[in-house]
Amino acid sequence: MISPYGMEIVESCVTCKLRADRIFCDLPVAALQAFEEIKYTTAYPEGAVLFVERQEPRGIFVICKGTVKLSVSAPNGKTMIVKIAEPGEVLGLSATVSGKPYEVTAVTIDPCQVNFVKREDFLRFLKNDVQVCFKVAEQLSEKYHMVCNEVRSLGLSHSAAEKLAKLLLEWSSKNGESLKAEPRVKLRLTHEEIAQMIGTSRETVTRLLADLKKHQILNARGSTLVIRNQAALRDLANHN
Amino acid sequence: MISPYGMEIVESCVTCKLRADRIFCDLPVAALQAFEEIKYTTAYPEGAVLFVERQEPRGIFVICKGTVKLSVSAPNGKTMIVKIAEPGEVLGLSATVSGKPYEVTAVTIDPCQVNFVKREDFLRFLKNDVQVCFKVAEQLSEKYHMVCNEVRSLGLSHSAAEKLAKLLLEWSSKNGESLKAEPRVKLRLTHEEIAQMIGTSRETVTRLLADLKKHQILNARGSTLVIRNQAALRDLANHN
DNA sequence: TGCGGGGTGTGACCGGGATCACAATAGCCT
DNA sequence: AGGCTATTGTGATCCCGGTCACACCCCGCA
Repeated sequence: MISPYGMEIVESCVTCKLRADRIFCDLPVAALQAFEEIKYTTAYPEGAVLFVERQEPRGIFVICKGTVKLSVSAPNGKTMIVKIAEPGEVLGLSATVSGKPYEVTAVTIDPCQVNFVKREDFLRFLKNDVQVCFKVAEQLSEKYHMVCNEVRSLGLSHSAAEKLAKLLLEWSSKNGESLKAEPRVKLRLTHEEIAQMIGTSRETVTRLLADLKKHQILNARGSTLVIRNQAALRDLANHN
Repeated sequence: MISPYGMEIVESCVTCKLRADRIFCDLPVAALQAFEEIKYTTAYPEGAVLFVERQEPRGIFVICKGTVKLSVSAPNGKTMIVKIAEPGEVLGLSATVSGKPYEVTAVTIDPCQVNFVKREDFLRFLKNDVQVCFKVAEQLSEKYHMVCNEVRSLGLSHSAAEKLAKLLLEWSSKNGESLKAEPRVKLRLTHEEIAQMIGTSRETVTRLLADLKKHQILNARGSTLVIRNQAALRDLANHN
């Protein structure tokens, strides 16, 4: 199989390893085959734009490989990163279902393999099978849930330190790292981007990280952070 | 028909006036009849709690009459009003579908008539009919869309003035008031509650409103505001 | 008529964090 | 190596808006 942008390509959803643990990929074989019929598999380099907020929805994007940055931005150019999406996730779902414009902008931050499905095809696919439709409803609920948490953490006047601590804990819990005595977090984003995730300025992020290191809560090993005092970090995250 | 808490009761979804323009109520008659089978109609006084965030989802609530305040709150007691829900809206939908806890707290701010459907009944209802299922997906997309806007306005560091201006414009656009030369907005919330909607303090709201009046942008007529300079207000709302 | 409580108006103060302006690195590409 | 650009580190300054502390006002109620 060709490997554009230095990736191995996942050939079929039926044999995809993600099927087991990812919600949307986990469909009955019959539905999956129908899905195979309408999907377009594409590879993107880093920095590719999948779609832009306020665009008319063209369809959905399922991430097979790589990571995608989702952001919203204001007319004045300020932007805020809403989430980093990983393989198995479906992007543009709500816009495609409702017909309203995309709410976010999606840009790849790694080389990515993506399955695209055109809006009309997808809607037909949905309406053909209650099970699929229900899965989609579940997915949407999931997403709604996530954004609500976003609102909670944005709105309830957390200090920047609090939000940063929360973010680090969230990242460390991704790979089961948080179970270890000294979980490690690989920083895949710049301070600037971290700042955009928690709604603060780049300088503040730098300063806060420096503080955490000074207090022996964190420890830098190149671009990976070692959490030396998880309890203290949790304290910060829940500071009231 | 009895009128608890001084309300007229809407007897049936089939004859409900809202059917025409509200998404969820607008179902084929067959589905509506199935819905009638499983719904419980209840009347609540002002201040009644429909559900509380982090509770296990018991089911969905469809507002037939009255308005409901949706809020999230932090362990420290701070709370933030996410939206004021009106007749025709479905509450607790995403929690009920996904099985995750309710994301928000719902409290009536008027006497309300509400249709409640138990989770199991509702899920069965969904899985029985693709059309219904699809409607629900649409609803969820809608909600997702709204919260995204919330995130946008919270996260992109709007000043308090900006957010207040946005809120006022939004309210004035509800009843087509904004088309008039001097739209009126009836304040149904206290300054405290407005503050919770835009994530600021009560004092700031008071001061901002005073400012707007001083600059002849607003004008108070009892508890209704007259927007005398819509352009200026829009300017504030889009200040970059 | 006076009392009480919820809402509103306003001043004084103070701190978190944005912003500006550089300096110091760290990767890179040739 | 040497440069070039992107990222990170840090000080100085400033201002929005949170918080505290009262005064006032409106309205229902005994």
